Amino acid sequence: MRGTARGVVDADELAVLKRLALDGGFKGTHKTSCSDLGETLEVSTQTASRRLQRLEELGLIDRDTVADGQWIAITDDGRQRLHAEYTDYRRLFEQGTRIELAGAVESGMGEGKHYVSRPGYMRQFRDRLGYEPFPGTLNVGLTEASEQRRGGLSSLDAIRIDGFETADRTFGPAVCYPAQLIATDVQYDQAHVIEPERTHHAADSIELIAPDRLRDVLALADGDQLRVVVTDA
Amino acid sequence: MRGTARGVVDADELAVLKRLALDGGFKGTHKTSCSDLGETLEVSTQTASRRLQRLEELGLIDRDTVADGQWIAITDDGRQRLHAEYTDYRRLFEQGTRIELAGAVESGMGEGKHYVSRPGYMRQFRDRLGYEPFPGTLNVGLTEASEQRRGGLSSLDAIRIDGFETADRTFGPAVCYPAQLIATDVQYDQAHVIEPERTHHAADSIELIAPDRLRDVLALADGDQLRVVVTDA
DNA sequence: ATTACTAGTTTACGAGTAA
DNA sequence: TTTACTCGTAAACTAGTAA
Repeated sequence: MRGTARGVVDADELAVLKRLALDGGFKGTHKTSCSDLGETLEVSTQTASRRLQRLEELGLIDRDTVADGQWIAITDDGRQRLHAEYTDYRRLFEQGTRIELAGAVESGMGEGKHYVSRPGYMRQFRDRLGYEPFPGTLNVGLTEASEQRRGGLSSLDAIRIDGFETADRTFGPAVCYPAQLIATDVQYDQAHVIEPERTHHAADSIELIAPDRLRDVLALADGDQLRVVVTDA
Repeated sequence: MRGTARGVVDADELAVLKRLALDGGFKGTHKTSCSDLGETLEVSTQTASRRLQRLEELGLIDRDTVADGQWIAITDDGRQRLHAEYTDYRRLFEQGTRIELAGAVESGMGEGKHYVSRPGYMRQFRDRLGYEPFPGTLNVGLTEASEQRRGGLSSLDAIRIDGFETADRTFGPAVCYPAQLIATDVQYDQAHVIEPERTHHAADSIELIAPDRLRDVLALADGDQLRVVVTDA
């Protein structure tokens, strides 16, 4: 027998419901077809058709099939089911502490690139942050109030980057904090604040790393305002 | 053939990953067993076992099986996959009820004061907004992207302010939306966006009212950047 | 207890096709 | 073009069992 109880939406069907919602059926009605849907979900039109039928049976969507497709509206039950899922994910990602810093983009002194691109660090970034950062840092000069708040970073759980030695010199350990960046009209979720581990001087700026060149993806120039939401690792 | 491509987590597996995360594997490591997991997921222990194996193959979890169960930790890839899901659901539930506009403070033409201070409006502000606004409005010129989003305001629940007539003339109805204002380092929660009810022209700026003179409490001058988070009433 | 293999069964899939 | 049926097949399931 199948595991899920009768009348309960299974994971595949829920994924379809989410897709429909994202594509516009969340508020109001939205036109699609089984072949369209099958393509985005990477299943056959037959499967798409069957899943829509089942979502309708479960009372999660209302349908109006016409000659060239169908109009779909998500019911209150459907919205409720999606909201339950939303709540689960919020529990995962919103429970930690968050510290909001504000400041202006400033030109770094080029050191960032030198350090970040060292293989000894790069390897750890890939393993512990989940990506290889763009070889360079974005420097943000903090406002006075943010300078105060910056001290709170040490209370967050950090991702530790170990120091190492080369023939020439020693590279010290560092710590990273997950950060969400909010520019005027764009938002970016995959960045990290990075700072030397044992330094509490010069707290008037922070350095950011990310898989992308932040100046490009956020369309930033020197002096642009940026809000940085730092969270627990 | 099955629909999903090799190497891609399917909906069932993702549901297991979420379950593991919620049960404690999200930060650090967490002990469970196939029978435990099978029970909460309403599948057999065999299926639970297989799904865990597959999540491990996909690199989404690390496992350490011991005599009486197994220790599970979600990998960075796993967290990333969950975060992608979280982002989807946020788009569904935070977009509709929350519209973020950005712009720069601009000098109004003094009309705001004239209208807002009319007793016929003031009485309603006190009753329906819970305060008597400062007699004047703060005008915010929107960025291009925010002009686009501004249209979404009409999908929010508004507070209606009725029109009325005096001996001289007619004052039309208006609508208000609760708004949170975010200046560089100060935040203000008690403001409202106000606009004439039946006007969809000139969407390049918004007007704000609040119990206080916003230019004072937020230390704003013409041209200063301001973020306006508009929510449902 | 566990995990996970093998075997047999059920379910879900895509192809073909009718309306 | 659509949606949704039937049908043969492949995948995923549960039961039984070994380690």
